[in-house]
Amino acid sequence: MDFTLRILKALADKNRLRVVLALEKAGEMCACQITELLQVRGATVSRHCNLLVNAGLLKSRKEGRWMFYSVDPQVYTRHRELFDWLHQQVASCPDLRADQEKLADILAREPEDICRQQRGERCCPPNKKEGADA
Amino acid sequence: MDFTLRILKALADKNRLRVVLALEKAGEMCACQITELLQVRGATVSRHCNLLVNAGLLKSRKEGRWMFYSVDPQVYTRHRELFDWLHQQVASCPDLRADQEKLADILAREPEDICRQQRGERCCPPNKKEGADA
DNA sequence: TGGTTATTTAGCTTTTTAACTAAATATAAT
DNA sequence: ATTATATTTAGTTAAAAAGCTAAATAACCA
Repeated sequence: MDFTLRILKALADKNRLRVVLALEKAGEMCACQITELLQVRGATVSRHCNLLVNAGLLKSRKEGRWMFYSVDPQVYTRHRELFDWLHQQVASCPDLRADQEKLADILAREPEDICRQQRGERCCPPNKKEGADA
Repeated sequence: MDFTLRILKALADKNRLRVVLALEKAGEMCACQITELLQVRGATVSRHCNLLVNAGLLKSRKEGRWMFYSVDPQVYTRHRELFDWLHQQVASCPDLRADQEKLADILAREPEDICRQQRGERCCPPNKKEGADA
């Protein structure tokens, strides 16, 4: 298929769009931080991020065991109009702006801490247990 | 879901993207002309066009039995950046530009003629029969 | 009225895609 | 070396989506 379509398909998914917008704010995030934002399994995040890399939107950097993702800076020169449009849209979309707040919390924490929590509690939404660890 | 995503999903399909780009060139096309361009069943065209209308990208006009579609002019003021980007992309995409030539042929013919042919030959790609009608 | 025609709707099949779990990989720490 | 840990790959399942056929609408024609 074709480049244009690959980019459109890459962005036409709620979670992937959230990743791109979060990375624009954050600059760079490790896989576990993205996992924390989306609240899906790490494997799912990995697949999404790879798809975004293949579409040419993200680039990745490996540091030890951590994988860092960021928006490829070339994207802004090559696809400026598209991103200008995106930003306008986000500005008028409460749903996506909610992420920006959650993002601040995530960035404030150490990645290691996030991983520890993800390991220990195995995520969260349905089972809100408390008396764990020990 | 959300407006931004609805637009992205609407455009993230090859045939729907072709429709939008063709309509930009043509101004307005009837369903049977779009059917001719895409070489899929009329029912499929109908579904695609409706999806594009629901995403706010197209508007439709009924004239007798014919259904005409066109790009909603408001789109250009509301989503100018997105379309600017699209046009840049198309310029460097031979695959999509091929359509523009086919489009010229289609626009040169009477819609009634196109319908007659679609009725008579029931499309074409696999079975290249000739000695039909009688 | 009855027939023809352009489009749409309904129902089905196939393909694609997003998510999960479990196993594999790669790196770090002991 | 062995163990632990962050991410990825493989394989499965379930839901979404694209296409088709056939039947239903809606509009025109005779």
